[in-house]
Amino acid sequence: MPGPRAATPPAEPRRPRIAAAERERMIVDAAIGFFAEEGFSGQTRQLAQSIGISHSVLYRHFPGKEELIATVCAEMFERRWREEWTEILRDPAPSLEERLLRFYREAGTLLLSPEWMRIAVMTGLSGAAAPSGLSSLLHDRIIRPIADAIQATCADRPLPRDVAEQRAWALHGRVFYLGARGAIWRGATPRSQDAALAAAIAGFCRGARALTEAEA
Amino acid sequence: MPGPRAATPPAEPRRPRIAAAERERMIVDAAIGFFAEEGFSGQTRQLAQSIGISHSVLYRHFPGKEELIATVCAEMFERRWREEWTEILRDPAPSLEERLLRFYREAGTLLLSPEWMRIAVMTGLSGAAAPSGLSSLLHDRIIRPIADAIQATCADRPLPRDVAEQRAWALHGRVFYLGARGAIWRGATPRSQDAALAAAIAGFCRGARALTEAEA
DNA sequence: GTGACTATTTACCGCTTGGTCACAAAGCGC
DNA sequence: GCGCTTTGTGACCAAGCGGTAAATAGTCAC
Repeated sequence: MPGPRAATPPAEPRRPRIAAAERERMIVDAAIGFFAEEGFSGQTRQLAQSIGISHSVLYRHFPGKEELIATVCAEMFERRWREEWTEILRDPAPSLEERLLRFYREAGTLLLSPEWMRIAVMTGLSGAAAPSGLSSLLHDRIIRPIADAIQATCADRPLPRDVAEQRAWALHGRVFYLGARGAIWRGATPRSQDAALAAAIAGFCRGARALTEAEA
Repeated sequence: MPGPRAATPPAEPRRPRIAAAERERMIVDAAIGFFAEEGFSGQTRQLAQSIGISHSVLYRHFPGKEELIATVCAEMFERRWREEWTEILRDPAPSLEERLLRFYREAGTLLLSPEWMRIAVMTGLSGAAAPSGLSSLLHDRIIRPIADAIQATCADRPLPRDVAEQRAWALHGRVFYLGARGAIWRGATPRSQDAALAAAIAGFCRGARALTEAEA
């Protein structure tokens, strides 16, 4: 008859006690790297081991794996976004090309990081893009402002809204794929990502201009 | 003492017997749709159920899940590629823009299909891009021929190899992202994918031309 | 110091899941 | 009809895995 669970003497030395908030930060930070590498089907035990805690600690701080993943996504798609990045696009002073370059240089530290790209793609594949905040980040803080900027620069020949957004998507796709080659497929990246970024933006601006002129 | 396994009378009606080769085709075809939707961590039992067979049939035809996935990848990245698609790029007659458009219109039936895109991305995330044949498909049959075509069209001002390839990647990224928005993130796709494709290629060609001229 | 609180751990539960096995039935040559 | 081969099936296995419970031990207020 298996009575109450046996009181077991500790075999391993205890880890230091850490305040809940701090521990949660440690977990989220580690989980980002872990899930980015292993995919969302990575095991919680392995994640715990990589932090150096027993895996039940995870469940004291998060109700379940799903909520932990949701927290990771919120961190990536909401908390880590800096609103001043979007402001760069709204600043009317420099040329469109320069604004775009500055925007992607700054925001690229997040958007083009392997962790962000991989988790963004996983979120899409898992079908949870909309609830994760990724869709609204992309649309409200990136595509729409870029489309606004595009429209503003050719005020003399008004550009339809959907065309402007489509061009914004085209540029973003180009930039995204730039990072994805390295982050997703681990292929050889261009020697200088910054130069490639500049080339992509320059090519985009020239192309858009030529296309608009050709239409006239 | 639990002797040899009990002989159990059949409860369900037997499925019809099917020749091994045909069954394997059924499995691979179903597995493509299944893994594309569920990810490589989808369960073999569920796959079997979707085909309407018991899951041990899978293991009669494939040594294990891994080999089944490898077969799926080979099907997508090797067997389904039509060499004539690459030939379109090599045909020197039409303009570069027209060749590119024809190429992506034809090859897009494979490359831009949700199954292909999702499995290509999963393969990348899983770290198996190179062994799966995806890398060589992309480089040998798409990027390199496109770069060749780009170089050939500006023969008067020779373009360095790496710049040509970089431009090819840029175009491909743009086209890829076009499909990815719908296939990976299930976002709203442009009303006409074909029009968007044409616009992407036109924008690319104009941009590349303007960029080359600006350099001079 | 003492008691309350809470972070941490070990052990465990139950379901899932890739994979195997022994056997049954369908086809086929004769 | 009779074996032989091939195809299909359900039961089973063992490890993996998300999640829980009971107990232990730092830490802090007093």
